[in-house]
Amino acid sequence: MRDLPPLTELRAFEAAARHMSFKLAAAELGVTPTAISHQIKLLERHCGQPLFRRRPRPLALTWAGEQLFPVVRDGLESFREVLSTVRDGGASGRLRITATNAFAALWLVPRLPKWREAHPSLKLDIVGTDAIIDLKTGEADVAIRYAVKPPADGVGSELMRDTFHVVASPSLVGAEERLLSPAELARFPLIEAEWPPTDTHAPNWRRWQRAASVQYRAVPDLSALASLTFREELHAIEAAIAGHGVAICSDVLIAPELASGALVTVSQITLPGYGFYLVYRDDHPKLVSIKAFIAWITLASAVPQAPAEIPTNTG
Amino acid sequence: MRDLPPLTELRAFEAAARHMSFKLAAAELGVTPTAISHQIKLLERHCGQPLFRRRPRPLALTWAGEQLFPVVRDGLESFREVLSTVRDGGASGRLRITATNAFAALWLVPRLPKWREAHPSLKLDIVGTDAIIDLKTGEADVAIRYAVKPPADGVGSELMRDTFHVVASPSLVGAEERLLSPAELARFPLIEAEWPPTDTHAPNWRRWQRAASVQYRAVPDLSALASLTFREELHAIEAAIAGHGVAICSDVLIAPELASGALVTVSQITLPGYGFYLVYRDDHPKLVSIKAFIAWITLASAVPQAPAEIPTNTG
DNA sequence: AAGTGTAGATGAATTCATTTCATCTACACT
DNA sequence: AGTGTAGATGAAATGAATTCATCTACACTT
Repeated sequence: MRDLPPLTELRAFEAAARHMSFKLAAAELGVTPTAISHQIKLLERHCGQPLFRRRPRPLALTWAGEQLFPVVRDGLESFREVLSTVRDGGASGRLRITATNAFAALWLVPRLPKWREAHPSLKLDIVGTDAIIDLKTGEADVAIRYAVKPPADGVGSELMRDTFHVVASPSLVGAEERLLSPAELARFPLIEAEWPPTDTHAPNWRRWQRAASVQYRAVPDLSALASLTFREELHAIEAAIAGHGVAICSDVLIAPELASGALVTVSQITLPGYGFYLVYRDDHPKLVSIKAFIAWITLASAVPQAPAEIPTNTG
Repeated sequence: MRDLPPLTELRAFEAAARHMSFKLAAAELGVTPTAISHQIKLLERHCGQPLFRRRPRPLALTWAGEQLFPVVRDGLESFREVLSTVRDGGASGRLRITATNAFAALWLVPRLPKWREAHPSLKLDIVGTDAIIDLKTGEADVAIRYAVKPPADGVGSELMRDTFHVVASPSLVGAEERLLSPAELARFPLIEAEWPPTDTHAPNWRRWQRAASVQYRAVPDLSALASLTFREELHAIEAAIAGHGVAICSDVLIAPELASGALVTVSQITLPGYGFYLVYRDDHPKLVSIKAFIAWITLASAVPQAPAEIPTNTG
């Protein structure tokens, strides 16, 4: 005996159980009530016991019917939903873009007005997360990943790379731009974002100190002195803008602030960052839209961003 | 267009996706690989896009296929499981009995050796819970409910009723059995179990006090004096046995202790309790086993329980 | 009590979805 | 170049699903 009966039987049963009526189930499925009666009879034979109590009216589910109904109903409903998603997969005029929190907030979202000008009918849903979303799940159409090397779960291309600079607010270090020695830096609160513990090449104070040791004979243990560590790179940047300390920041993320003077570099020693990679699946039903986005963001990354307005009050 | 394609197509797709092979899917389903090819072609037409990448080998799921596969796989698996449950519904040599915690622990479980003597091949799973399990869910085959009136979700019959007595350990009130006035009772810690706040007729000290006021002119506010309240009736009983105070307890649950002298009644004022009701569905596939259990427990309730051994050390 | 209407049951006949058969294609391997 | 394999395709065959015709068991009305 097959482990599953013909699924036609389950569909008939589910409709009849939902309506508590063979006649209404027949109407819904576009067959005669006789077809429903036959299908349910077959399913009851398969189960070895009745699924409905026919008399007295109205119909009622038996114990077996009660066990079966919610499972079949939920299963068929999940089929409908996913089939609808798949059918509409190429139709919806929206793309779901995932990017790291900081990149989404500081680089991508500020440029969305330009995107809208270029593509008014193609909406973007931006999902900021530092977690890696596997494109196979369908949770995102395009991913912008910050990584050491190109990702492997789709077509990947490098959008840009960044460089980490030591920066501070003029309110902290003075209006005139001047470079500070490591010993001078050590006098300020040092700000950095957290990186995965396994990332030994992270552009943080520890790595900067190693780089500084090449030029300076006596470099303080800046890593131990770092006193303001943020889970979100975004928050580290905000703290630096607010004048809370000296920070190591990605030039991609603080380009507007560097341009406006809200942040100034205070050391010529910089650290190469990683790459921003675009990833998508080339069998995606929205490939045309995805390629339009790829083209746009590639162009956008070649255009300097406007200087940031210097905020007069930071919350 | 129907909201669901023929489910034969989904079954073919799921098997092919699971095996990553039309040939192996065909073997599993007992058809030719051509049948699988046709079925999947039809499903792809329904979805408006391919579900498999055929070349290069091996087969791979497309984006649409990746969306569809886990949902269909899980749905079909849940169908298999519930159909198996329903098919085996009457075959399994076990009954699942649910009862209140106290009744299960103090009345039913102690009698299971007698049950095993009478029905060695019919295993019982006892589920102690003070929550009401709706028999429709199939989580229990028989319910023993403690309630004011017979339940309505199945065939119900009253097993027995109980009476609440004021009792204490001889270690607390002395070896000779004597009755205490309300004022004398108030000198001891008073123990009771919690009842639902909405149950205004609960057999607790508040209700006992109202009953006592009929015979005694000045009855202390025993409800306010009650200082040991337990979520579990079982624990209230254990505290009384341990000599921690005077308690109001169901005679059904402490029959062995009353018989052995581990607990003694210290007032002639008693409170009628509620009823213990047996409930089951008469369309249950295990009806024969259920009726055997009903017959046994009805007989067992007419037989006095052996006195409890007086424990020399209570933890 | 008789007549009427309704929902589900049943078996035979019909319809149509599923499957097989025969042949082809596109590789990978020798 | 020859061989083997897995999937593709269209026509034909098979069998599951459905309809048709009739029946049954009520509930309701007269």
